[in-house]
Amino acid sequence: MKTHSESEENYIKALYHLGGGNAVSNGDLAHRVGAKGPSATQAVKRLAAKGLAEVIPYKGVKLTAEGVALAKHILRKHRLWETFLVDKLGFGWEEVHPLAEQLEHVQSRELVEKLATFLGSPIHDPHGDPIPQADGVLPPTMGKPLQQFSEGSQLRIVRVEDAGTDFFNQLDQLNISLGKEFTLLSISSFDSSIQLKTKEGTIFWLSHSMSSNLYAIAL
Amino acid sequence: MKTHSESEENYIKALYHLGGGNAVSNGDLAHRVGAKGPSATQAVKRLAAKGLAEVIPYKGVKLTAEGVALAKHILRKHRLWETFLVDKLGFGWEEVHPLAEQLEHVQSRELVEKLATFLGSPIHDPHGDPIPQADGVLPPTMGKPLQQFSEGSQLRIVRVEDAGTDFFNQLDQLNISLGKEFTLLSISSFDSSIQLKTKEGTIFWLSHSMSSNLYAIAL
DNA sequence: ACAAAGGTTTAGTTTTGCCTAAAACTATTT
DNA sequence: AAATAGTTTTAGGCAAAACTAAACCTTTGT
Repeated sequence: MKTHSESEENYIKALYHLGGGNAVSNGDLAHRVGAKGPSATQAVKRLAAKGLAEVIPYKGVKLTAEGVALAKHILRKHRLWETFLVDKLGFGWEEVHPLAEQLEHVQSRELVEKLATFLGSPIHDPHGDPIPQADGVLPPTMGKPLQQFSEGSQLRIVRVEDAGTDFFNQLDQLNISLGKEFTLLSISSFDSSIQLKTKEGTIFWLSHSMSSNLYAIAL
Repeated sequence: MKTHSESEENYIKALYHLGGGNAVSNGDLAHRVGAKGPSATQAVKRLAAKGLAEVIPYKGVKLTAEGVALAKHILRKHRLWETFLVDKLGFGWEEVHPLAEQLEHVQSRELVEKLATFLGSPIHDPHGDPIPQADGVLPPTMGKPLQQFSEGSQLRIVRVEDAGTDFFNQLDQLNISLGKEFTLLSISSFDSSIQLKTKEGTIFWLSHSMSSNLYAIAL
């Protein structure tokens, strides 16, 4: 198994996140990894030289099949570590992302698989995101945004988008967590805020920017 | 808390391993980190610039108090991760060193302390080596080499030196592990081999090179 | 169609960290 | 005291990965 630098892995991740197997613009890529344009140009050249990406100058970059496989494996590691940090070490879900970013760069297939087994071979991480399996299969992405439910629906929160610390703090304050169930009372036609009711009968409003990062399934 | 590159951490570890707080020669340092002389010279200059080491050209390098503290913290991480890998993930003790080398570079005091708690705040790692505590205190190093026991002693293996894969394989083959108890029957005056008897009555010889990496306490 | 705007690439610099080869220092031995 | 052996440092390169500034495509608007 070839070995990859952390920088390479970060670009691979970014390409996968932005485009899956499709082409991504240099600017978007640079922005995603937090670098400037020229750094991205250089980086994708290195990836192309290793057969992980295809570059069409001025047009875009996309991952090769090999690149996609690698990206999925990195994502697998990332999400397994997040699961470990939350389930086993007791971290809050808002804190684990930067730690998992460091842990995901540890290179050892055997470690990843032993970790997965230890965690009970989970298929979703603490944010509800699917964990790619060892064979590369990506479990289904769960839920749809709250906006898409009709008033009166019973629903369960199954996934939250990572929208920064403030977002997570707000969730904790509202006592919203994965698996929680609500009744959607109404959706404001003015600003798209959403009114929810808990099982205990508490009623509250969620701004559009909050609710658009929450995904649920109907009960 | 300042951040340190992996390379820096490796040199810090090496300095601590070779000299504790005492001076170490450039050559020894280079050899320990697997680099050539000039690389070590450069590296210690970087460390000195950060106040982690003191260099006297042509004479030697030693860690400052701050450097020692950092070294202990890295060692703490390393040994906690080894404990995790063996106790929780089921790795064999011979496999964990290179993995812990990668994991120890993850930077997060909180992670280290949560990991320690999760593991039950161990003070010895799977090889019996002491794990520096959060406050920097180093638990006692257990045991003495088998040679130092007198014939007829009852003893318990409490620590093994990391002497490479072959060594560990041999241990596994002989069914020797931490906590195992033996009676020392005799020590050859010819080649210093040692004859041991298990509780079950099995008798076998250990070469000097094997036994000198095993440490025990009297029962 | 052409020129401005915007995004992309090239060119050249910086930092970290490694290397080899050569110079410099220390220590030992005669 | 001088030569030599051994170690250490300096000097000069190289690669990865980031940056700025400048040059270069593409697209878009009139």
